[in-house]
Amino acid sequence: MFIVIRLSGRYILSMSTTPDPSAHTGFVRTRFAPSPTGMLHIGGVRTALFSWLIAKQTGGKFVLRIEDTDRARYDADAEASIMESLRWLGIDWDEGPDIGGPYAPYTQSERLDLYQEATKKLLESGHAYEDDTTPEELGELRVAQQAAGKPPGYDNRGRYKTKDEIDASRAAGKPIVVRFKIPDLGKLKFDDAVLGEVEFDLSLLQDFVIMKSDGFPTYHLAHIVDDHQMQISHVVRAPEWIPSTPRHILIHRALDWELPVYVHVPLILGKDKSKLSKRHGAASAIEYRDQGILPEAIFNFLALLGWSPGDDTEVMNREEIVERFSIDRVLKSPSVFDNEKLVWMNGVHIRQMSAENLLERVAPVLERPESEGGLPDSVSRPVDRKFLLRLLPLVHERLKTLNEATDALSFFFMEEVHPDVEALPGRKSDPETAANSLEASLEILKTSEPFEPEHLEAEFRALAEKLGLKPGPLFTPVRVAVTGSSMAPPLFDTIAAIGRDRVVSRVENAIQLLKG
RNA sequence: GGCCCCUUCGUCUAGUGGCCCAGGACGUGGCCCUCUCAAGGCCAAAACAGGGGUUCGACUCCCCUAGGGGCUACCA
Repeated sequence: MFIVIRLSGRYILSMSTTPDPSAHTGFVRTRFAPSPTGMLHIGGVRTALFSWLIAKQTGGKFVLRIEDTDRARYDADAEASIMESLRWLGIDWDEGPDIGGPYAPYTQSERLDLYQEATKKLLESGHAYEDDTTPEELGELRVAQQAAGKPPGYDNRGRYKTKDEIDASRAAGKPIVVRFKIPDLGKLKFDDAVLGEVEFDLSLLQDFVIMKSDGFPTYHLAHIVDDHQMQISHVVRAPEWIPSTPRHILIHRALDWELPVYVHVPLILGKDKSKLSKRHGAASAIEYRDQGILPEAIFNFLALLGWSPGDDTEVMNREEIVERFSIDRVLKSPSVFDNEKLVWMNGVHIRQMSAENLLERVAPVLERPESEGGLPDSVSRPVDRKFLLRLLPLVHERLKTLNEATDALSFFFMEEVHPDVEALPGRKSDPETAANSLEASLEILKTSEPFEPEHLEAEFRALAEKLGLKPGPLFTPVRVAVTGSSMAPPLFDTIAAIGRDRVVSRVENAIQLLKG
């Protein structure tokens, strides 16, 4: 019964839609509209990212709106935490609850009059009706339907109630909701920017609640009123909204509002291919930050989940992604979040940054309390930036996360280290040889002048030859003695950076350990 | 159960009827480099879910099956 025509890349219901001139600016406006119910999930971040990209790429506007119509799940800290996540990632908004904008307020609980107005319109035009069916009655209905082997769902009983009945219920204090009446119009088709054409059978839908008994609208009504009033051109959202899109289109039609372009982005799955959730480990954006992942790495990685630029390019910065992104290349299929590839990409981004930039990122990590992954508490804060800048080239290409900097650098800052006696000789030597090597090394370390990498290395290589040893068996005990670990940056740069006094005393300690 | 969406190496993906006995990346294995660890270089194993069509020719188009996921609330 619907006549569907294609108009500027989207299908609209020609029977009922008269484009609202004020809503037709031709300007791209997208939004991210999270519910403040907890931490911003990585899947939500990806949705926000795609939405943001679509706006930024065309020079459009990106709006942040808080959808807090669910009082039961409301979390007072969530809004700030969501904004913190987005800011950290560089997903900034042109209008939002904190900065306002031409369509303020941007928080749904402050916009109730708009929803009431729309509800009134729908009631008056006969597209909606009041219903006094209680949650208990709905429960009974469900049980009966299941017992009869029928699909559960509201039976539209409210359609046949009289105004007197509703008034009586209201007077009796029964909860009243407003339901939208599903028209008997056969099939409904819509065009999604990523899915293409999708068709639904309206006869399978039941009349649904648009206004709850507490006076708050449901998502279905609220987001439409907001998106219309805020002149949102592209509704970018998660795929769980696909099945309810027909309802949304029906509301637009009843209100005589123009449809936005629907962009349902694919789901992100966990390693086990189920919807990403808490049990898949770090799932919130903030947790990745706390793990030492760079925002540019997450940004890059997430952009590549469900989208690719079309060639083999993978490592991109913000600007390149904004420039190359296109809805046309967004995939329909869900993708698994591969943490290992994220960590690899994080390493790539770390290697690409300047030492000065890395310094800014690493210093706060090192300065955290020891219990939170920082340097040992015995090391005084703030750390010496100049010294740190000298050290960074030694570990720069070895870091895959910022947090690894602590282990990679702590021995440079500590007074003494505590090597494992077993580890001192290394795999290819023995304690006696190691002790002798260290004794011999001590002479060089005490006297070598200048105390610089190149000179030290030349002396040590000469020593190895003199002792009839390969470099490994000589260098390893020294490395373990000086750094406390068998894995470390290039030995002579390390020795020079730590300084003669501490190096000599560490080697002496190691000799004592081997003899004791 | 019903409805909707999805299906190329383990994972992210390229591929829009012949360029593909399927390309890149992560991961894995090997080799090289090398004072350890990295980084880097080279090489290798690894996929078109299955079955029918359409076509001179299908990863690409159609149908069916299977599998996965989502939705089915006075939650979003």
